[in-house]
Amino acid sequence: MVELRRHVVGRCITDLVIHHPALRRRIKPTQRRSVRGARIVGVRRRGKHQLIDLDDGRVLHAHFRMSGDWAVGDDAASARYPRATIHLDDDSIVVLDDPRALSSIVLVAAGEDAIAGLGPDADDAGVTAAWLRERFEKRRAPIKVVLLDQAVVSGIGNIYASESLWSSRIDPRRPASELTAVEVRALLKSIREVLARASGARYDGDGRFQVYDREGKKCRRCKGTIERFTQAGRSTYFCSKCQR
DNA sequence: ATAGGCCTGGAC
DNA sequence: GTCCAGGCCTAT
Repeated sequence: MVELRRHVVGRCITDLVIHHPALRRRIKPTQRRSVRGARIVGVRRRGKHQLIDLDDGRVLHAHFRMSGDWAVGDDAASARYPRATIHLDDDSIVVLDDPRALSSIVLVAAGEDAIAGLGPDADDAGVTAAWLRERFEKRRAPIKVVLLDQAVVSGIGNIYASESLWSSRIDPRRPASELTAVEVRALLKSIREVLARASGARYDGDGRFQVYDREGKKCRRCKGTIERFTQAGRSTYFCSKCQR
């Protein structure tokens, strides 16, 4: 994101080309044409949402889903899975690169909040253990499910929800409202560590997880065995021996 | 609350 | 070849 900002802020968009039919459905030809000539005044990120602010108040809003990323500078032309290309007035390009092609890109009208309802990032200074516990207290759902709710904290995906809970030794089935202050503090610390370690790594990166995708294997911390079950339609991995 | 759809690389 | 996973939305 920082890299993207460096390349695009201050530049004018000369064209927006959509390569993938799924994205073409989401952003119409008239909209694509309408961004030509717009100047990029800022770049923001929240969770996996990418916001490119235009000088007319509109926002080009991309969501990376699980495998999207920007390819900028020298990497742009060699993106393996180009889904959309932003052409700039210095003749450079920025490519939305996404093997799974689940990423989305939309143009948000001026004055609209592109990420309304989205919670703050886990590393936002406003996200303290006390603040988080307040949010949790209102939720009876299992803590794993609440961690996946982007309206609470943005950017925690299924893999990192399991990883964070393992790291803080908390049973994913526990109602969020029942976590103690000490547990919430430990969990927040784990979330930040896990996300920090993950940032920069791609989906197909080194991928050495502590619990995720390790069903039936030995817990790396105790003599337990990693179990898998489903919560809200998603796989949860945990060790019932050391996660309480 | 749960199921199905989007999309495709990688694991059977 | 078939199935699954990821994040998130829509439909039942």
